[in-house]
Amino acid sequence: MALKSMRGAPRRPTLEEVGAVAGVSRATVSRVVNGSPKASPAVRAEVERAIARLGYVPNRAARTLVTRRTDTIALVVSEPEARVFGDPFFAALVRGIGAAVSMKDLQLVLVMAQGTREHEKVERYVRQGHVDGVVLMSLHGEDPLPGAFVEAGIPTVLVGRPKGDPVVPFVDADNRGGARLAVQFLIARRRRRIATITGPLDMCVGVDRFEGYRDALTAAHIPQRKGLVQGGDFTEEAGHVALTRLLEKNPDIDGVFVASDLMAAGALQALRAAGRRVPQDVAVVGFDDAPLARHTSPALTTIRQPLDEMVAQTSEMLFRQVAGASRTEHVIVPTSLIKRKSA
Amino acid sequence: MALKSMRGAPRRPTLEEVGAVAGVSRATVSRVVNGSPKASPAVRAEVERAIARLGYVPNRAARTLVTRRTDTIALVVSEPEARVFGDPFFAALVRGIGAAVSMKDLQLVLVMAQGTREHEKVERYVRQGHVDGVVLMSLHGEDPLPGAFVEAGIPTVLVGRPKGDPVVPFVDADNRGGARLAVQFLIARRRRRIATITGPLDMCVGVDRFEGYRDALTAAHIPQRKGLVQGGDFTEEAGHVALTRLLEKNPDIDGVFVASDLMAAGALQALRAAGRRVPQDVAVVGFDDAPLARHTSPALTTIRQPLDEMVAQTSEMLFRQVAGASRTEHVIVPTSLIKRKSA
DNA sequence: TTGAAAGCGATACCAG
DNA sequence: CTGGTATCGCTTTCAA
Repeated sequence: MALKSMRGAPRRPTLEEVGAVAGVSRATVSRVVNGSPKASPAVRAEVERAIARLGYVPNRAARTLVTRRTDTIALVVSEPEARVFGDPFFAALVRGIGAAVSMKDLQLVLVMAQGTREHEKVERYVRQGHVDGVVLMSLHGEDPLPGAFVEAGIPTVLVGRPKGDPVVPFVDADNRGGARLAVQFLIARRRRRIATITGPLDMCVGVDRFEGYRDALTAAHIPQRKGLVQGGDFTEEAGHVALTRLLEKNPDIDGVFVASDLMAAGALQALRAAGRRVPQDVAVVGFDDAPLARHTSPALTTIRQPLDEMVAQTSEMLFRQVAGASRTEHVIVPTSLIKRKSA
Repeated sequence: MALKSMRGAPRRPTLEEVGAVAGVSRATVSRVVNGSPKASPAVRAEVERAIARLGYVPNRAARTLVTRRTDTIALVVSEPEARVFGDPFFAALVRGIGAAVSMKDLQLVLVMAQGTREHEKVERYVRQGHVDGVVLMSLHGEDPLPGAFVEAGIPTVLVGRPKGDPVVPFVDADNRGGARLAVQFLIARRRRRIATITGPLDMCVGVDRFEGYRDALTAAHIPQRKGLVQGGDFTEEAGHVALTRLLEKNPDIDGVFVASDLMAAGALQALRAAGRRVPQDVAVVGFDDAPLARHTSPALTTIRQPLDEMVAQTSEMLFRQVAGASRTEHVIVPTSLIKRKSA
């Protein structure tokens, strides 16, 4: 008895206790807490007073145990923090999904899952039932996480097509088409020695944008040279490094398609450092239409992905699954060219 | 009956079911799941086989209901995503706290809490018992969140001193002392028209660093001019803008103390754009010793905050509270000057 | 070492 | 409209 309140919080009140104070049963209190229509105004008022007085807050665990819902959604990111926290695409996605989730009165939590160890922890976390659904983004290689989630029956949506067979619904931009658009534009601008800085090739988005680049060259009968291709990891720094290398090997390039705006920003800096004028000497096209594309100098010509739509689709697919409907589906949203000054 | 499995996941196995398969009671299964020493090897093996066969995963809600622990920690950030996702300080903190939490076999989740609405949702989320403890960072103004958490008996630690009376344990760097160090250094370098770009003044870190600036000027009997002070919000862009303004009003400044490295990077760009040489014309000192401080040109002289130690202290204070020990304490870690090229 | 049984706090069904 | 009560799945005495 005396031991009970020895340390820690002074045990929070329960439905039963609220009921005692309000002079009703725990069932009735539950009803008013959940806004059930069957509860007389008088009783409701009384109960609400008791709730306020006791500072009652429903116990999630107990509620979840019976309802089987947690009212929280996880956004799982398979990526080192350093990268995540630099990329405007992530920021926009977090904001968008967060808003959508909030509208449904759910809570969004971000979960980082890098190395194998973390992956396992996250898998456990999700399977144990901490959340009602998962949005997974930035998948590298053939990640087992999505498979594990569907198998466990957890509503899951991927942002970005996964490598391999997509067993999970996903939303992605038309990366290949967008890249093609970018390079076609460069070609139309009379560029012939067009290089590219790719994204990580262990990610579908990386290879798709690279393929688009090749498509366009092939269609225009421009021979491809291996030296015109440099890999990057979507960071600004990688863009800088890659472009510098490109210039060393090919002093004569006159156009570059960079697989992300952030990398393009880095590339632009490298170009300036090398004394090349953009777009006169080298035309540059990025990808994402990130906010920063407007603020580079010169402003970046880029491929826009309709983020709002991607967010909307993702949320909708997730909520549908959470609501019970289940079917693997994919959505590819179109991309478009945004002309600014760099090309 | 038939309805039960109509849709959704095919109900996950329970302890009871695992017990049935293994031919033991649910109590025994619970013991092996929790690695209790009292379980004969033979039985243990049998149970483990059953667990594997059924793909059993403990139900968190049920477990939490009785143990009163969730094994998860929340890192709550009161900030728009856009800002969070750009700041290297956040990234480092997330990584650090994440690692510490992981060592204790807990799971870290990030929760964004901007506007009032979100604040309320986060408060509910935490009070309902979704997590065992909270690390709160980037508090603006007099945020009610920390108070609400302690009142609810949730173990909480703040990163960064809050404004007002600190009722919650916090860890912070010696911001004022660090700023003083920075400005003293500028003065020692014979700079006399020293400007500053401050952080948000609704945050303690913002005013502390500003006070340090004033301390140093006062001590050196250098008169302070209002026009030498520009506010920023810790973003790179703000740094750029602020420095540009500073230059307009005071073409003759010869030194700048910038309250964060990210802003300093922006300031450096503005300086270059204005044709000022750093450090010859204008010396610059930043704050944070973020990774990028090494890569600006010129490399940034800055004030280092011992992030590792801050992370260690934060985690330790949190775990102590979670373990039951409770007492409000504060830790201020020392800062130091890192000399590079910008001053 | 193992099993039976008593909760943990909330929901929801069934009477009244 | 309200109260009694069976569950939800797990941990944890208490006996055997």
